[in-house]
Amino acid sequence: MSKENVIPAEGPVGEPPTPGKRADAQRNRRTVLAAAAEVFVTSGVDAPIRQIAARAGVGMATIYRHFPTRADLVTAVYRHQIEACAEAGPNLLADVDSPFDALRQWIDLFVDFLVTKHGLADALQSDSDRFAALHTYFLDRLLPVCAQLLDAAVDAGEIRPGTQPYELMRGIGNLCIGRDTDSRYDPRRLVELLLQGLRRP
Amino acid sequence: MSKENVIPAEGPVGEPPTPGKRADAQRNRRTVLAAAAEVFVTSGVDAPIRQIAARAGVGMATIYRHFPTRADLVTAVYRHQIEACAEAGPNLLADVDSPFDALRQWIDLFVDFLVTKHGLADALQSDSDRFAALHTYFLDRLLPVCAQLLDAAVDAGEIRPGTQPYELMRGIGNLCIGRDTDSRYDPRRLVELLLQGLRRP
DNA sequence: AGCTGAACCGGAACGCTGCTCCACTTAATA
DNA sequence: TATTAAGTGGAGCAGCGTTCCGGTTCAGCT
Repeated sequence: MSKENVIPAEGPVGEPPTPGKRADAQRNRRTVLAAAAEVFVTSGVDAPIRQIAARAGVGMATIYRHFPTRADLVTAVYRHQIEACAEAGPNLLADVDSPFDALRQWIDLFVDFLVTKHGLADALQSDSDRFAALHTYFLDRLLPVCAQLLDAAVDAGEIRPGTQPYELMRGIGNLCIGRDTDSRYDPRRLVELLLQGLRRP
Repeated sequence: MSKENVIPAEGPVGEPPTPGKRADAQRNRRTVLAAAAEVFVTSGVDAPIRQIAARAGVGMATIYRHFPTRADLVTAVYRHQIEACAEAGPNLLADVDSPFDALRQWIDLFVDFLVTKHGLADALQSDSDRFAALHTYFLDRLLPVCAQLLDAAVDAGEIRPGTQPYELMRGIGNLCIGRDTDSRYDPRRLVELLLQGLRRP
């Protein structure tokens, strides 16, 4: 049997697959991803590596080998949802009449994603460089989408020009920080306020 | 000599003083506060206790005894500036014609304060309960001021009603997170956007 | 001044964490 | 089956917060 047919079918979590790796390595990779996803729900994305390793039934080194930084692990766990969010942008722009409404709905998606993931927003804006790659991945994937929506709304004359997509995304991410522990705080209302501030006077 | 004249004059930092404590304890308290203020500038409010203790030339237990939680230490270091910010609110309301402008200027003060203190905004919104008392102190002191400014602006018909002072303060604090490490991000622009969103349509 | 006990102090020690290193195990090939 | 490179697990180290306790120093009293 030649080597290339050991490339597995796309798994349920953790794309991209790792072709050319040994079967046990690929199995472990998925086990770790599944365990991490479970632990993240209860303990947040800051959960101790030991805890994830214990849940997966592997050693810590296994996790570090597959995901050198914490950001790599978090990225892999949420890759699907980030992709879905990125792809929703152009679709909304095509389906919704007003570009501003498309932008608003897209931001709603983004906020929902951040808010439902325990501590993800915190990690995303963390000044610790432990999460630098996570930051980068979000930006690479979502910034162009945001920019496109923003441009369309500006072209349509619905919002004033001059807003930097990076700053907007970052601000929205910031507003989502700390929602978990505070029922009095709902970032959605403030995000809506921010969007209203964007409108042409 | 009776005991009450050992109450020292108000020191340069770290009110409230601790009357009835021993002289060496009060001296240490001030030394720690001065050291902490210095260390916070370079290493942020998350600086290791050991580092502050070393700079002050005292043991760690001394710091913990005077300031049981990190929040107590941070609060004591910045108490003056927080008080100044709180007192500026009513003054602005009296001096500035438009309550909305007063609100805006007050928020500018608040943002400047947060932005110039390395990591303070991060700490303020941290979900870790290590900073819970800091959160509480900020709220106790500044929330009424914010509410007063907000109400005045609503009464003057300059902004729409319905915004919760807590949510606004929290949002502004959130927007200030992570400014240190990112020159592309200036929270002031977004705060201004948020304020514009507040205006009556 | 000298005494005394309570207040105060310093740093060793403990537990938890991230991360690395290396002797051992196992899967893929010939 | 034999070979070997890839993969693995957990002990070990370093940094941090926090506590604990034997020693020290101050303040009031005689």
